[in-house]
Order: sequence, then structure tokens, then C-alpha cells
Amino acid sequence: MPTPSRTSIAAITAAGGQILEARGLQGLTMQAVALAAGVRAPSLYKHVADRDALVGLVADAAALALAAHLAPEDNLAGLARALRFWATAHPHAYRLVFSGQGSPDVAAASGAPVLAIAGGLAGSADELSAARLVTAWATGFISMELAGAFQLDGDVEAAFDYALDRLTLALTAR
Amino acid sequence: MPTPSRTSIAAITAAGGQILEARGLQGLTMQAVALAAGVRAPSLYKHVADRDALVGLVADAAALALAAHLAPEDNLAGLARALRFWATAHPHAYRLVFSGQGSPDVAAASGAPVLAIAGGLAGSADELSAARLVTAWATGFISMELAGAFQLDGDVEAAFDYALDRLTLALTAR
DNA sequence: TATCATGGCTACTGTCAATAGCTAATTCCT
DNA sequence: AGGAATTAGCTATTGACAGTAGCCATGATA
Repeated sequence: MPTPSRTSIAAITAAGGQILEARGLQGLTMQAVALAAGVRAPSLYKHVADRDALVGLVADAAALALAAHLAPEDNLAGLARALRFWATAHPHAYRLVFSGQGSPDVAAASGAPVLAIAGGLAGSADELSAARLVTAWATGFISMELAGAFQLDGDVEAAFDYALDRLTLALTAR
Repeated sequence: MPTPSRTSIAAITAAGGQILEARGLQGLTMQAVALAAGVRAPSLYKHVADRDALVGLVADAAALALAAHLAPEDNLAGLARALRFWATAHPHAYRLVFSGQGSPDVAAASGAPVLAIAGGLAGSADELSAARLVTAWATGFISMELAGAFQLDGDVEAAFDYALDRLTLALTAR
């Protein structure tokens, strides 16, 4: 290994994560990441194929962080609230995770706990469909909330709690 | 009115819509739209503040087209299926409509039918929360499907029908 | 000590949004 | 009729950005 690297995939990914948090996906430029990694922009291409690949790395890292945050939850309401909390704390990362730019493997692994909980409520026969119902609702709700799609009137908290209540009921009903 | 315009907001919006359909949001460049409108790129700025404004116009036009497509539906399953059908036929337009780039007014108007149907099922007290549950699920489900997020094969159609069945039950249960 | 693989650099290209400043067409006002 | 005012369109340009070309320096290996 001639010429020791002054940066690494890990450092680049970490720098990318911080920039994403601070300036959003649009601010995640090669130059900004390079600067944060202590290197010039073209040097990044020695570690990463192109910007899409870098975005993918950042997306995967964010998905893992999210999964770690959700791991302690063992019931539907707790999981959903933890997801929403994390999304509010890291809106850019949240959007990136659910935009499909990361690797399918990481995304699948991150979805495992939802599958387990949904299966527990709905029964193993409907496990996958139930997980998809819950996941679709949660990601849709939160992304709409982040996008400001819920006009000012009405109580968003109430809508969230109402949905949790009704979904629990819907999954457990036989 | 000196110097008659060779184009118009309407023509620009229409050209933008066609380009969006053919080349996606990324392909919706000022130059591409200008060319399609029979004018040079800088001239667009005489009609539209910047690219974001143009994207907003295209988003609103798409939202209106979607609303027109949904208008005949009068029940939850029909509405959801019509929405999913339209999304599949116009994926870029669908994503744009639900990305929050259009005007809040148009978005609110487009959501009215869902409100009515949800209210009919859940009762007027829960109308808004019920509409948000259904809308969040539908937009989440479809956007995940478009993003290719359902990779644990399994029947996506079945998951859609299962969710519709369970949601109807959830809204009507007292 | 010579070789060579490799990471970083400067310099560059091409794409795109947006602006500057000119030109020409048309209406309005005298 | 004949300016003055207004305004859409144009060419030329700027500045941000992704990505490439090609050189240089470093250090492992033999």
C-alpha cells in the first residue's frame, strides 16, 4: 500500500453525514465533503465512484443509525413514535433513508423489527402485508409532515395517535 | 402590451409537464423546457422567477390532473386503486405532486375527496384524522412501490388489498 | 537502492441556473 | 402620423458543480 491515504471511506461517509445534517442533500457536494475530510474534491474519486455512490454510503450509514435507534422498541406504538422522533431530529437523513438511494440489503435489514412486531400482531400468515401497511403509513405520515403537507389546521399529534390506535385494532382484529 | 409573447405560462407549464413525463425531474431543465416552448432559456425568466417556480407550476398542473382522474371515485378502494393506477402511469408526476413543491392551496383542494370519503366511513368527528391515516398510507405505499422498496418479494397486490380491507375495518369500527 | 502502485494535487471540460445588457416590436399618447 | 414607453426575446457571460486528465510524491517491496 504505497502512499498512505489521508482519508478513508469511513471518514468520507462520516463527513458526508454531518454535511447532510447541516445543509441537506443539496448541500452534500463533492467539494463540501472533500473539505470536511481534509482533502480536495477530485481526490474523493479515488475512494468513491461518483456522487451517487457517496450519497448511497451516507444513506446506508443513516439507515444503520436509525435501526440502532429503533432497536430497543418492542411494540408498534413505541416503534412508530421512535421513528417519528428520529425523523424530526434528522429530517434530511430520514428522507434520504426512505428515498431508495441506499443499498437494498441495508434497507431490508433495517426493516426487520417492523416485520417482527407486525407479525406478532397480525399473525405470521399476514406478517408481510401487515408490515407493509404499517411501514407505508408511518413513512407516508412522517414524510408528509416533514414536507409540510398537513396544513396548519387540525392536530397532527391527534392524527398520529388516532392512526396508531386504529392500526393496532385493524391488525389484531380477526 | 408591447411585443407579443411567443410563449405563455400555460405553454411553458405544458411543455414542462411533457418533459417531466419523458425525462423525469432531473431532465426538467430550463433549456429543455425553453426548447420545447420554442424559445431560448433566458427568455423563460421573463415568465417565471426561477426553476423552482417552474417546477411548482408543473407540480400544480399535475395535481389538478390527478384530482380530475380521482374525481369519479366515491369509495375508499376505488379511490386508492385509481391513485395507484395514476401513479404507475405517471411516476415522475406522482412523486412531484407529493413532494410538497406545489402550492399549498392546490394540494389542499386535491385532498378534498379523500376527506369526504374518510369522513363518511369514520364519522365527521374523526374525519380529518381518518383522512390523514388513509392518505399517509396510500402515498407511503405507492412511493415505496415506485422506489422499489418492496424487495422481499411477496405479493405487492395482496399487500395493497389486505391494507385496504384492514383500513376500511379500522375506520368503520366503533 | 530501484521499482512501481497508488493517493493527492492542479488544471481543465461540460452542464446547468441565473444575470446583464442590448434589440426590436407594439401600444399609447400627443 | 410619430415619438416615448414598455417589454419579450436574444447573445454573452458568470458562477456552481460533477467529473476527467495527467503529473507528482510517497512508501512498500524486492
